[in-house]
Amino acid sequence: MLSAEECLKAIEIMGESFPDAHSSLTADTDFHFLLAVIMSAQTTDKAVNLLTPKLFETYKTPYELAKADITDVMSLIKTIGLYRNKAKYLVACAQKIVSDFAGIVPQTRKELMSLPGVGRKTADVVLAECFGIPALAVDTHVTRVSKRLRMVAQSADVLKIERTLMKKLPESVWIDAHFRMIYWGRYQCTARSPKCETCPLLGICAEGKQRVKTN
DNA sequence: AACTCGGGGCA
DNA sequence: TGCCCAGAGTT
Repeated sequence: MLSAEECLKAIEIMGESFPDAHSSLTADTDFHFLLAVIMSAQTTDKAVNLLTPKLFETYKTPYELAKADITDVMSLIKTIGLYRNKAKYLVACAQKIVSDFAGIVPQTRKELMSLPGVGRKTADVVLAECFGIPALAVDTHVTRVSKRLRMVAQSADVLKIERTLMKKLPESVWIDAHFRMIYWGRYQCTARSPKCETCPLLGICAEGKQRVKTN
């Protein structure tokens, strides 16, 4: 397993390749950003950004979306995957924000996760990106990259990965670490054919060395 | 722990 | 074309 110092070093090296790693979802309000993150599950940010302007213009606040017809929302987002579930989540989410949180997007992980369609990853992204609250969202990219680098145990589940990374990395880099690992996973350490031969992290990557050796 | 939803991205 | 995903909820 990589030491805390090696983990931080890896994050810094990722930052040299992707200094501007950030969420590519666009939204004008906390509420709209939350909707965008919910919709982005198992789908590309690009696909989400294509349809959010119309959606956000139609439903400006939780109060308006709470009264919406599900089928209307479905038709507005049907170009992305899982759109039937997501349309239900979006409306139910708006209804709960109105009924339980006075129309304001809550700012704690527990409260965010109580919203329909909001799991741990979505909650952490909203905390970090929307409110600037330190959080380290673990998605499949972060899972793959941190396991290949041996930042976490191979057997670790999402919760264990989050806790291990938060313990090893200083709070000040949690948000950057999340987005750098996402970029790393998307462009360098891809799922099917990682670019190990040209990887700046090859020197400290157990799996990378193994892959280079066997190829 | 396994299953479902579903169009997108990539081989 | 076919296969695997930039998750969350349910059972």
